[in-house]
Amino acid sequence: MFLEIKERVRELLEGALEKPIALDDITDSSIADLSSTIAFKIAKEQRKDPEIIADGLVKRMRPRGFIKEIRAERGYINFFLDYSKLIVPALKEVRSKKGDYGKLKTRNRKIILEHTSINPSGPVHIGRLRNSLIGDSLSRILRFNGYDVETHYYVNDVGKQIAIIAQGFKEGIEQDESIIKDYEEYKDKGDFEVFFEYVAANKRFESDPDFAERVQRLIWSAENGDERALNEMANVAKRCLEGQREIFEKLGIEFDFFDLESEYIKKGKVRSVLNFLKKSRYAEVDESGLGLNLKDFGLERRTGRSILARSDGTSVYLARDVAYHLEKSKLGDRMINVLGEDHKFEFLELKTILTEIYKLKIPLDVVHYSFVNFEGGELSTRRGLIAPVDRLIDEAVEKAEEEIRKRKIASRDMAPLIGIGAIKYHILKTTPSKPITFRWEDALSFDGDSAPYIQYAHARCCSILRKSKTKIEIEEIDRNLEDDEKRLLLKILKFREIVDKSGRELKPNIVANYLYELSSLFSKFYKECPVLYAERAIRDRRLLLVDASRQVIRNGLFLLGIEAPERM
RNA sequence: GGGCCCGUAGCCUAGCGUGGAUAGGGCGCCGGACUUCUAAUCCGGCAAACAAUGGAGAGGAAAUCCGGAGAUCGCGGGUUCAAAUCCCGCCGGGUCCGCCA
Repeated sequence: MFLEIKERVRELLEGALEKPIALDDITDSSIADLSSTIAFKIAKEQRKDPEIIADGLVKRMRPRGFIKEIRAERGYINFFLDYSKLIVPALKEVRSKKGDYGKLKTRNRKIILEHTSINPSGPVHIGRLRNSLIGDSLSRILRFNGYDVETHYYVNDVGKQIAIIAQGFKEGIEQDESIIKDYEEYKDKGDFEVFFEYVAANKRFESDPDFAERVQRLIWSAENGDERALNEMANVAKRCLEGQREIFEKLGIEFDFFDLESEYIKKGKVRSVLNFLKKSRYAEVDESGLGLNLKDFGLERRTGRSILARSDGTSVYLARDVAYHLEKSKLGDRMINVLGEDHKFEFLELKTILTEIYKLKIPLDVVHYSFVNFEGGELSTRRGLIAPVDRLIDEAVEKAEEEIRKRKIASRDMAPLIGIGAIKYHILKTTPSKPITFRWEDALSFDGDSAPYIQYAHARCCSILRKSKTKIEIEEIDRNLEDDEKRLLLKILKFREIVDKSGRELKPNIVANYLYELSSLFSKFYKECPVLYAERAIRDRRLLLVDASRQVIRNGLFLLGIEAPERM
């Protein structure tokens, strides 16, 4: 509805100007409901005073419909809305669409969204969590934008790391007790078991060339379709994945497909990629193996070539990634990957091979996010230093339980929903390109710009609505809104635009920031405007505003994968 | 060495693609707001002890709200009536340029 209003404003301006203007020439403003700086631009072209131009334009516009007043102020053209006309249709829309409020209509376009794709060599750690949360939220946001979204998790179950671990298990390499002790409470989880073995076997791999040789033979056998070798490695991956999946279940993150790399090898997909690329004019083969020279595309490695296969013929990740993306490209109309910024170069190589050599038509986009630094020291998987999400969740839930005990309001079983919500929001609220330093204190903060604040606003809405049992006659409400109500309503109207923007820019933080602002406006409204004790026509209007706020907060939290509790 | 990303109060963050009004927020800090309670402790009070009252304190759909202090928008230059935003140069941090994924 906000977009329609903007459209009307555009029509008015275009009528006065007698030429078309962009929708972006109409912006939000702290002074008016909508504003335009078009007069400055015209002033520049015509070398005239912008204030005079703005005055002239305003004189040629007649407010109508939802627009009540138009004023020229210091060169700006300010538009003020007629909330008394707006309130009923706006509230009706929210009321009728409910969980679909803000949702765009189906586009019949399918997006293949790959995210998380953690190597099955250990637990999910906090850095990787950013990937999962951005990915999961994007899948929700894009679905809300009318796309058909399929989420894929790529399981690299035949890589070198997995071979090291599989060989380690086979030879019974002993795990380091002191590391196990550090993660005592999780030691029976598959991902931790695999991680312990990884640390031990990797130490052996680096110090014992014979062991390294046996690992390389395992990789070779697996890649040449040796079922036993493939299964040895796939089993390690499976064991690890089971542990990882527990975490995603706790986080409420679902994947449509887990794509096993071993399957692509079994089907010979990697082999055919190597055969095809060998014939490309960018191919270069020497004693070190098969590579591509992508210099023409500005992708020059130090060795001059991007390696696809080792000299013994076994593929490296790039070749397998190409095979994987060729398969994925058959499934939809657009591919999106969520990747750390450390993968920017490889992603460009991959994309270049797909679009320039394979001439792939469907778009391949990427969301790169910056690193999560961890407060208090270096993390190193190889040395057994990790910050597992298991621990993060446990700490968050514990903290939530403590808060609940202190306040004696909510029931204890609210703790996971609040604790996990806090973590998710904390990571999602920052724009992906910005590096984050993870601090327990900030992540577990329940004050201010945090999920519990937003959840609390939602719970308050629910509480008010629970207490009012009367039927509301929407047509009979009083239509003279207080300023706090106007600001709240305007914010509610902008939700659709927010959904659209975050989907186009692939940035969940836009939704997160919006929700905080909305919740904050609701809190102010609630403070200033008594709801249940107001006289009927006003009370009903405010009840409807409360209900609309509740609905939009709920829909927004859903887009972030955060639950909206009805009581806290 | 080259490419990409980041730099906004003590700390964290929005805004930057499309230049416009006093650079929005949050944490922390200082001050204030409605209401309930008075078991322990402290202050005040008393010759002393006890009680009452007051304050501190504890709580709350208050996980809230309001006010205040706090910013050379990394630095320097340029374009412009107007720069956090665009251009050039620099500084600091991250990241990549692997027969690891």
